[in-house]
Amino acid sequence: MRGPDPEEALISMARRTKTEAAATREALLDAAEAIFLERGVARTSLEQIARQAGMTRGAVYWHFRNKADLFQAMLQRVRMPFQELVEEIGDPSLAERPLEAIRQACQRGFERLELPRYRRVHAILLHHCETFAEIDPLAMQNEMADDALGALRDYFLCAAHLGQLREDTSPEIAARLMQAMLSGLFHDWLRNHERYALREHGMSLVEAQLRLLMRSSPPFR
Amino acid sequence: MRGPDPEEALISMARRTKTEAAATREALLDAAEAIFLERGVARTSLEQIARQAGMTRGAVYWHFRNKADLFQAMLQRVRMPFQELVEEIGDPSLAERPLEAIRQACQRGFERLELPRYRRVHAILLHHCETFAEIDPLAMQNEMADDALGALRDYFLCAAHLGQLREDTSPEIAARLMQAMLSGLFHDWLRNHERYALREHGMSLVEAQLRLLMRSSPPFR
DNA sequence: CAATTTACCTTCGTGGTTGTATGGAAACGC
DNA sequence: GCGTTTCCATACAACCACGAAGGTAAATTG
Repeated sequence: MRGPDPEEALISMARRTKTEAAATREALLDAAEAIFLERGVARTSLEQIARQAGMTRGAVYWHFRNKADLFQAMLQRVRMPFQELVEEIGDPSLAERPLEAIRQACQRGFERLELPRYRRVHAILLHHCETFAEIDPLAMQNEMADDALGALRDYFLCAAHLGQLREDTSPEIAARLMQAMLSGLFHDWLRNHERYALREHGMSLVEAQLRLLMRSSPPFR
Repeated sequence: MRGPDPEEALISMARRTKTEAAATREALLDAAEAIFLERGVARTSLEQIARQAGMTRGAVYWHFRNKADLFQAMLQRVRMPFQELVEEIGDPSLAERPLEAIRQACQRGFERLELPRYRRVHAILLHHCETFAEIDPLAMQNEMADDALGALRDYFLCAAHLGQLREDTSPEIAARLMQAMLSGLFHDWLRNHERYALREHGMSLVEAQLRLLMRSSPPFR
């Protein structure tokens, strides 16, 4: 059966230039993103990822220690959406308009999530991977939720002190309502992003909720 | 190597009585629930499930065609939480108090989700399984979300017609806000239910949101 | 109550995936 | 230009999960 052709020189792949190597690394991560999103993390083998990138498993095991390492590298190409929201809090021009700050932070978050790479990676993290090896997506989701809740709480506390919040709703409750709404919106949209545009849909919800939470006759804006 | 002892009677397990068989079936489903929740669906083998139930894989393959079949059987032991909410809409005593109907439906849903079996299965469905074989958890989640949104829309439309809804918020937006908030709450709570009790926490959110959506001076209640 | 079917479970064979070890060729430092 | 390092392909060994074959006793039928 085996026709061991002696002339069949095994074309062991040559060394690439540094930029080429970096490109294959990116290609591997792109391939992982695509297949993880399509078939789920658990059901995709490293072989499939390598083939999609035009490589073999050797390339994968050169650039990454294993599947978990590749997964983490894929995550590190994006930043968490609410990390921005937390960092945004330092903006001094919005210090006395916390509700407007929330609105803008949400808009930034939506725009970021609509970038294809961000959308894909977060969809994978939320809906297409189970806890596996040293990867615990639920812990990451908890961190994201806690960060968002903390930031929103600060904003709404500020708003309450400035008299911009309805008196019958505590800042804590307002923050939890907002965080749950945003969390649900993200989950729902990431399940099938073709249904609607996150920016328009999300902003209408955010603005409606903020309008509900505002004092009936706000001092300004 | 092979010491084929002719006396080594293979103790193939005998046939159980009907009730015993049903008990093993339930034990297998219980075991699946526990291990799916702990290690995720993809990373648990049928061997582990069988051992946890004190059986071997043969028992699994007798009662179920494969892993997907077992998974579906596990799902069918519970009903979707918002299925109740949808069915609840027919209650005539609440026909003219739709917001109160929503409140009660949410309370029912929370209580149901706090039952250990419901909680476990939904946690598995939302956070511990990827789309696999003919199982598509995302499609199920979409159905649940659509059902809930449809029911809420009906309620809020009714509320609007009765003049119980704030004029600056359309029934559509109110329904989407509520659905997103509930969805986020479910996801967050199912990630780690030890953090807080769903009923108290959830009801405070639901009541706060309904208060926000109510007309400032409601005709009644 | 005996023969036969059927339910229930154990054990074995196979394919696919992982990790590692080996090899080889071009790129880089000097 | 020469040795070293980088980058990737191939080969090999171990494992694990799946599915089916095989075997026994309860249930059923007459």
